[in-house]
Amino acid sequence: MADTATIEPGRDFIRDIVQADLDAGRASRIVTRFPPEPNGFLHLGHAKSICLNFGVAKEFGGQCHLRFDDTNPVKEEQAFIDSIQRDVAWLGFSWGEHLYHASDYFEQLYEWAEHLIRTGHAYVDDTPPEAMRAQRGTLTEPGQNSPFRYRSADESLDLFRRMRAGEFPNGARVLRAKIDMASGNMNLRDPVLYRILHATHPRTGDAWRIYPTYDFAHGQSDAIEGITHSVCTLEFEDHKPLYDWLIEHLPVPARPRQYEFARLNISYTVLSKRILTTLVRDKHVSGWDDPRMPTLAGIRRRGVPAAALREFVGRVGVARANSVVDVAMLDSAIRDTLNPSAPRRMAVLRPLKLIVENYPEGETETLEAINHPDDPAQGTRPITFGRELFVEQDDFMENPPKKFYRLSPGKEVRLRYGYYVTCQSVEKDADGNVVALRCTYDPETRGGNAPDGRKVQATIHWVAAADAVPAEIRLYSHLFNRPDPGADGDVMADLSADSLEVLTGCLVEPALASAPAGEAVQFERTGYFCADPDGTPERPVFNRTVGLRDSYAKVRTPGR
RNA sequence: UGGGGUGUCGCCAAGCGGUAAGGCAACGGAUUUUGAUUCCGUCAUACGGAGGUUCGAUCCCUCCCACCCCAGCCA
Repeated sequence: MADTATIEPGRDFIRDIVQADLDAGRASRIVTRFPPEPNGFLHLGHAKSICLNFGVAKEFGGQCHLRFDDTNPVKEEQAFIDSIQRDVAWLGFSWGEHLYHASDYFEQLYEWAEHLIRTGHAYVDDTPPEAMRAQRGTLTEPGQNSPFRYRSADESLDLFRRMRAGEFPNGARVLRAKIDMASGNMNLRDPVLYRILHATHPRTGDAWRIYPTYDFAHGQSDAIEGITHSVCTLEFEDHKPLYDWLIEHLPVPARPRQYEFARLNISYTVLSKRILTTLVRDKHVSGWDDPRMPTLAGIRRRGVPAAALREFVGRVGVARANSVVDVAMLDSAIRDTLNPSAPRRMAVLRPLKLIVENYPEGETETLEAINHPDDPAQGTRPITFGRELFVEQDDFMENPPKKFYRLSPGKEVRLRYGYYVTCQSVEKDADGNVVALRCTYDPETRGGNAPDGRKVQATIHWVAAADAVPAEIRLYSHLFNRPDPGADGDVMADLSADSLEVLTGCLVEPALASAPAGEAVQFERTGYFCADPDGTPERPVFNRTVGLRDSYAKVRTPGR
């Protein structure tokens, strides 16, 4: 990939911190982690975190762990654990031996919880959830101490063990840290460390009846794994004092540090697991891998290569300011990644018959088409030319406006890698629709060059009726019809009605019939596409990955 | 009105006291058998606002304004 545009890895505040820690000897080897909760598919926001965590580790000669934050069995599934591993690997990163689960540490975490109780830093609270909420106070008023806060360590210990033994129903009691109910930071108002959950865990099965909360599990897991830089998103900033408090009050083997960066937002896109889950559940999309989804699985199926995502993430950068990246930046990264390598092919999305009147009936000939204009190594392929062809409906106008360079009555254009043809007349149906163009060709222009040096204003793509293959082509556009979906409250109300357009009468050149699913090709003058697994060699199906830039679109429809 | 953050070009984002990188978008122009690509060029006297310190401030101080996050036994 030509990467004059690629950002030099190594210049964002996280990397600055890492570099400084290395220089100052605060860390000898960098260890990061990517800690997804297996309750959904990974999306573009995760891609940013993955590239950051794995990227930093790689650049500084360290390692990055893949750790499942599986502390809430009611939401987590093995299927998600599998998809996450698939997606991280596809993105191009390797965790090597370092695949972990917070659940691997449940026994150790439990012991540390008892330690906190014994040292007077945690207590079992019998307060019901609603009452606890009321006692917590508000953003501007301090909370009230729970009456159980002063319970003896022995009593708490006994109760905590019985919680583990499964003696109590869900919600009956929790283990809480004893910190400060008057803190301005809500997370320090005696946060819950353990709750009773009679649920089967994807990995530990029914071994546990109590599960640690995120706050109690995350930092300690980091410490166990020797994570040096625990990088998370901004909303966890308020949790850092608690993260540090727990590390300080527990005999953990290491002292990890948390750093926060702004999560990724993209215009016309939603990156909320909750909403993505709803889209799948309510069948607004065909599944987690619907090509319109911002999930890695969806994007992959759409034909976007992992390298394009890495490029995109690199261009976006890492900072602490909330922002919304223009989706055009993603499209641009995709095109820039695909352009140098994607083989060129011809495909007619909306066919219009073109009859070459002066071409002998029943005959065809073979011409040679270049596979990539900037990469001769990709060679050439044979294409068939004949009397009956198909061109794009958009490439003809009976009454063309001033700047229309393509076909119109009396006008000559070049058929790519074919001949110059001139439109002599049109055939219409009873309703007056143009159903065929009657043209003549100049036999002297074989291959596309006129010996007399005359020029044409346009070169258009085409396929031969003789061997074109019928295909289905799926055109995707933004799932949402406004740059800030949900800004008015209801995200679903902003779902676009035409994010998917299925074209069934398409005709593609024979070379495309055998295109392997997922491999990018460029349909000349149209966009980048890839075969979808739904297709067959007899009737291939293509997904539009992204369209080509189209400056004519601006002439045609000024002002978007 | 509590605590924690953030404000640099339409959108991202560098900048770490010495006089505003880069990318995306946009707009010109050259090349072109993709109105693609490529290539040139234009695009912040200005860094949320007001004061102050300094020879000099986007970078330091003060005050103000705007926006984001936090009251799950979610992560």
